[in-house]
Amino acid sequence: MTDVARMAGKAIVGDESHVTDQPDEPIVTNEPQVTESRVTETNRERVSRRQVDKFAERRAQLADAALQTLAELGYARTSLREIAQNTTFSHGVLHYYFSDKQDLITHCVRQYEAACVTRYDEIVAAATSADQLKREFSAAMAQTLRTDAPMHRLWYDLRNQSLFEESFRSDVLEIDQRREAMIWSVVSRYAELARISAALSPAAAYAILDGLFQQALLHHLAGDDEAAERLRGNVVRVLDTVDGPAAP
Amino acid sequence: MTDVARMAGKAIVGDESHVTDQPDEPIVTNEPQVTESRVTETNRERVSRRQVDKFAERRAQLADAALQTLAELGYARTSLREIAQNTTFSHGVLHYYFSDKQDLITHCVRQYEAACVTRYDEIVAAATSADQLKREFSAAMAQTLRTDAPMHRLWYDLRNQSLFEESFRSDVLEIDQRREAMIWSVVSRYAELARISAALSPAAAYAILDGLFQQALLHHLAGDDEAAERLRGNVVRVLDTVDGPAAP
DNA sequence: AGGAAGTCTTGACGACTGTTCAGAGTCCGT
DNA sequence: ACGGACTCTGAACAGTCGTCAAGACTTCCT
Repeated sequence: MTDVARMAGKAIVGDESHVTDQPDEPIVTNEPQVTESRVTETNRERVSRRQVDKFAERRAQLADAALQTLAELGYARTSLREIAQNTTFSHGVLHYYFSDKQDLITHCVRQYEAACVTRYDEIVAAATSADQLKREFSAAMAQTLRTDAPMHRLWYDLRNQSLFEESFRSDVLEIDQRREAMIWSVVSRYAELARISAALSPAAAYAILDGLFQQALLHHLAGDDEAAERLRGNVVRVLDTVDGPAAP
Repeated sequence: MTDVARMAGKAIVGDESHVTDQPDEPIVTNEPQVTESRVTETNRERVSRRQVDKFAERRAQLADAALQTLAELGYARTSLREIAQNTTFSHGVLHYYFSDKQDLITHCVRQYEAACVTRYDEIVAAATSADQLKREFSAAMAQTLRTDAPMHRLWYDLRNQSLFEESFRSDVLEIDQRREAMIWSVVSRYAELARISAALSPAAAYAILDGLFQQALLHHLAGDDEAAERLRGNVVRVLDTVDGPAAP
């Protein structure tokens, strides 16, 4: 049945709780046939696994289209029909792969996170001097602003939604945590290379750099072509002052 | 006619352009009767002025109720009927005082700004030492977080909307400018009292402190009771490092 | 007191929303 | 090539939305 496929697909992504749906219709027993006989069991398992893969694949594909739509229109104005128009499917299919809109957007948020928080890892790993790290990281942030502005305004939009809708909050806080860790890996590595001790907490460092990025995003999207370059300069200046107030 | 009153009301607030509505119905000539005769003219002017005042007053009252609703529900989920339920009126009255939803929310944003950007003026004016200014400003920010969290999440929500909807952008940028000036008056005065030269641009100082506040807001609304206190500490630390990299 | 102008309510409208579902279409093991 | 499971469509649903207009109510000048 359809519900079995849904359950299997969801299990892969790790849908732990959220409201347990299927309010009225009696749920068919979950995969009872796998324990029937040896030969058919392995076959069915193989088939089932492949279908689950396809299921998860399409889920990801649809979530990606949803991310594009959300990045373009924002949370408030994104409808399921609009999302479907960014795909080759009709809007009904979204409810075949996601239990409801909330489920879809939650999946989107997690998919966004996976593609987002490893952005500066290579720069940190490759840096051999504080100066190099400072230059490359600030340049990378400016470049991110230039090329990924729509996706980032979506992130800020969703993070803001979590200030009103509690259902987003845990996911948002988790992603924010990872972004903080990402920034801290840069800052702490910088301090290490510069042989200084950072005077900032990881949270403060993240808040400061995120604030700079957000301001630059606003001005960049408002048509200010120099916003990215100013962001780069500000990031450099912040890194210049991360050493403690006392002498090194 | 109703339209005359609307125009008069709008003129007070300074509704300069935005889309010129009234697409089909022929517009009645604007106040043609004031040039008829001397005596009735002054009377009519007096009456008209009083009515305009009442009109503007109710507009402000309705915009205030709208602000409360927006702060509670967020932009995405605030409907005109919901706003009206926070008043003693029905939802139809909103279209008597505002041409459309956009007009209402724009008015809300401006009303918010008027009540917002003078928050730290007294502290700046009263401060006699850098240390006092630092202590009182950081404490005031923490207090703002504790008492005005809903209104501030609305501000961030609307600012984010402007990343998607161009119609908000000019108002948002203007308010952001004033917030920046407000922050800069604090930072520059601090540097003056401390006899140092600030190493930060006004924009960077604002972005950094705003980033700290926004992070604290997220955690505060997520139930973190120590968010305000941590914000205070972070603000103090930022002010401790505003002096230039070179020696004073 | 009469009546015009201003104010507000009420109900309706068309458009759009998320969601459901019957059924058509597709895939694939047998 | 049959048949069952999976996938997808498209219409229909019950709500909600912003907007509007007809009319009742109030206010206040003459």
